[in-house]
Amino acid sequence: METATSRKALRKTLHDRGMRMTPQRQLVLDAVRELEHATPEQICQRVQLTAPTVNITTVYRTLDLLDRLGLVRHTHLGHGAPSYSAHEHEHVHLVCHRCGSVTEMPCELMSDLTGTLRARYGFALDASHLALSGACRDCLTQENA
Amino acid sequence: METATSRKALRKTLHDRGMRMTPQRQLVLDAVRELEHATPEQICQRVQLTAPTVNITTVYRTLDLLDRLGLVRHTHLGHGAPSYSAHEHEHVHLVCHRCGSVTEMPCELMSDLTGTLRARYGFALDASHLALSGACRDCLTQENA
DNA sequence: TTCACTGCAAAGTCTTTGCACATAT
DNA sequence: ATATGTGCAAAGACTTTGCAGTGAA
Repeated sequence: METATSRKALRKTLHDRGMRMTPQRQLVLDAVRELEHATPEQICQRVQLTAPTVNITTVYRTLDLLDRLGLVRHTHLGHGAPSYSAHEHEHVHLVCHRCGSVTEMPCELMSDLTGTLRARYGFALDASHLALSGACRDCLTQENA
Repeated sequence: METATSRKALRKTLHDRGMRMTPQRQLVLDAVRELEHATPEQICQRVQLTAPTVNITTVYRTLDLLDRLGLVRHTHLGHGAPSYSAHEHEHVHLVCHRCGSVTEMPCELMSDLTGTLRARYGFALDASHLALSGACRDCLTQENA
């Protein structure tokens, strides 16, 4: 069972650093994994389906914690709130700055660039949850119509 | 003189769309060009050195306008306020998610990726003011120490 | 003269902080 | 038992909106 595994793993990760396992932390991590690309607000609503008293403050604090533990990642896709995903879910976002649509692509397509940046700038690109902005196919078609 | 040229060009761009040339608009554009990577707050402070009564609301509205006109660009480098640069100043930002440092690199290094994205996804990458996150050389060195 | 633009104040969105209470260990 | 974690309320950072008055064309 995935949830049981995940619970034990989370507990260990926390305990190794002198932190405590709580229902809130488990619920937030579960919500991120279930939703993908969710904002703190959306994650909070999801958690509140199960535990209505969980406060959005706790969601913010927990997302921050999980991010530092490397269990989730966040990206700023556009203007508003950031988007959180589980670490396992690796991908690059193609964000259209005209219509706002978001397409996903495998991050393997970034490997050449990753190598170049490492060689020339000593910079280790994190391509696992990246946002690239530009114009999508539909908007380009419309423009030329 | 660059300023005079710029003033005429801005006036024409605005008039072509039924908009008006104002001192505020010129000052905001000048400030973006002089500062590079500036937040709305910083741009406002710069403008207020010359014209102390200019309001931050006007700065926000003007930045939005100049962005839509293609004269400036903005990027979300991290958590806080966005960073504005003049359109001529093309580059990619390498943002370190550990120490927060920002390195610039020429966007020509993105051309292979740009071609791939266009061919496979019909997506026209805008590499002119992009932010890539990862770990910088110094942080990597420190990590292995 | 006329309507786009500005300044001001107020509100809106997203996030953090302080503190007393609860609870995992 | 103890000190980490939580909920609540309040404040903070950043941005937008409404409106009356100003000024570019």
